[in-house]
Amino acid sequence: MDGEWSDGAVSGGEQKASGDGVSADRNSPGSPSPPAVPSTSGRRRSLQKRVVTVPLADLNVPRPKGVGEGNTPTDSWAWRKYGQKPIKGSPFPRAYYRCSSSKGCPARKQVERSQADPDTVLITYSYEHNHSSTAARAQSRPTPTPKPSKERPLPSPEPAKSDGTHHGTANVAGGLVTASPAPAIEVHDDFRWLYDVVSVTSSTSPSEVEAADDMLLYGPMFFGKAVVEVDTPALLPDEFGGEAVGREGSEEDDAMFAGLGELPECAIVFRRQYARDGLAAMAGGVKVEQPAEGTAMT
DNA sequence: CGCATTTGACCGGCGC
DNA sequence: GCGCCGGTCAAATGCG
Repeated sequence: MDGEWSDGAVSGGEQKASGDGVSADRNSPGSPSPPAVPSTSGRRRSLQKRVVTVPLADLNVPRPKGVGEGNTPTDSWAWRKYGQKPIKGSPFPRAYYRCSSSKGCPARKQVERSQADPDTVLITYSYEHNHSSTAARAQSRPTPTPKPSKERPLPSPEPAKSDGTHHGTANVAGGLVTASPAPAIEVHDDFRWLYDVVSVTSSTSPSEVEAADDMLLYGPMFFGKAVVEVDTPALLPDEFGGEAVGREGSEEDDAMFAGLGELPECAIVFRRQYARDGLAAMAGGVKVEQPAEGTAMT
């Protein structure tokens, strides 16, 4: 399971490849917050999700205080945890976050450790932000250090072997990483830090454009060594689920909590083209190396 | 005092 | 039709 582990990772997102997805809206008696989900008569799976795979090692790196702590996103949005549940088939629980930057922001995020690779965290983004990242932080509290109390150095069995685990895509292994390996997160302002490279594994769906668009929405986030999976509901291959299951119970609870506790959100979906122009633009001149395969933009 | 996080319970949807 | 799982909401507690 080390090969294109990114594949197996996705499986983690879809448990039984069915009742999963994200409940578009519960309409529960009293839930005044029906996400701006398009009631496309579609079930929950109609939801558009972006699965971001982030090597735990990246999250494990000693980041400066007030940055990606606990759940403070290295991105420009503030997330508030509203729930956590153990997922069947996964030794790790799944945490649910909502965008607290804006009250009406339907943006949601699910964070869970990859069962296939406990060293990796899967972040599933759902819905889009109703506001701009900048405005979000500006109008709402920057939330420098939310809850360092739960900050954990990650006592997982694997300290930081960020090398032989999630290099399946060639993002890191490819040597595209131009910046420092771990302390790449300088995070001084908003997009001062950033990145190395992100491998965008766009599924067979033409979501490429969307990916680019999403990037604007999910915006300026830390570009660590993360694998972004832009997938469209119902398009997820079942093959993933197969191998994904079977490792359950291989990790300690501590480990899983550790991962959840360090929600990175240091991943982002972006298109290579965009990565080239848009990124550089918004990054303020930051160069973004692209994976060999990503250079297909020609 | 306010905000965020955590835990439990309830509801909805999907699969069998 | 029943059972199971996932997801969300609500309430309480803790910390800043």
